[in-house]
Amino acid sequence: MDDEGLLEAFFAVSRQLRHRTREALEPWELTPSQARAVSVLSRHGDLRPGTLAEHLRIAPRSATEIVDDLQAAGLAERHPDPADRRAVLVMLTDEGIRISRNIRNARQAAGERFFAALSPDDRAELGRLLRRLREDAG
Amino acid sequence: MDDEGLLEAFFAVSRQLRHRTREALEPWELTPSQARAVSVLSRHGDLRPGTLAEHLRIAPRSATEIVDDLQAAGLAERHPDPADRRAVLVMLTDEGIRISRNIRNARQAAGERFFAALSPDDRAELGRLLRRLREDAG
DNA sequence: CGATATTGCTGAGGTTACCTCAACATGAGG
DNA sequence: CCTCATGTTGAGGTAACCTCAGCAATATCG
Repeated sequence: MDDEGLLEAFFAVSRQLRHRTREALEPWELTPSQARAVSVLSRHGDLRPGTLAEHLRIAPRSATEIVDDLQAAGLAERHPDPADRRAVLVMLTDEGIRISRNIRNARQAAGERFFAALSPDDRAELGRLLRRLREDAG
Repeated sequence: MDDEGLLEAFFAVSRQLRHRTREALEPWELTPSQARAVSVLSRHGDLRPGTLAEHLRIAPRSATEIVDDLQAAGLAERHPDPADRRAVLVMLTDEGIRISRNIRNARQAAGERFFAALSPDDRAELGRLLRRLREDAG
């Protein structure tokens, strides 16, 4: 397979994956990127929007948007950062904390289902390749 | 790495890849999906929009849009299908044919640059894994 | 042959997930 | 206190899809 084929395959699989993830998150009416943000917040605790953006590898402005969504869904809140009055801290609400575990499980299950086409060894291999691409080609 | 990590990594790499591809296509002012369509047309010859959609693995309606773009760029034309008057045939213009090779090269180069972080063996491995995901998990 | 179902395409309108650019407030250093 | 950097957000834009409904033409079946 040449590199153009690799390109095609990557796009195709990516689209499928997004579809599956969305389906898995339907019960909570969350989009994949909202779920990713909840996941990051539950792992790292309170974060500034800018830091959240870094973790998600998106532009700061895009994090604002996701925080808006989460806030509208009652899963997160904005509070002033006591250490810097320019800044804001995003924190999960009780509700957000409560369902973050469920979301995590659902995402994990969707991932498992999707990647079940691969053997455990192949999955590990894929993880290795992706990590390398993310680091070296980023 | 668990499957949630695989999910994250996939999304992150996918975003990077799209960025790179877009950059590589800038000289022609084509988006990645337009380039993909040109590529399919140059490989398969004239196609109906619906068939093009199948090749691109998107909804028929979305192919209409891409053909619109290609037509506006002077790279493709719509002609009535002599075999079925409901249908339309999309064909590349001379200009479209002329630059399809350049586009192919640019895409290939972008792919090579991106995937250069991996050894040839790793690339082959990645191709194998992606193909399996596309087939079994699709 | 005529009614009905099917097929092929596209208009209208929506969504997700980003982006840049510029404004604004606050903080930090000379 | 003046300037520069930092943190956030409003405004507005884009690509790449989607569904739903409608129209035209063809296929089918009694």
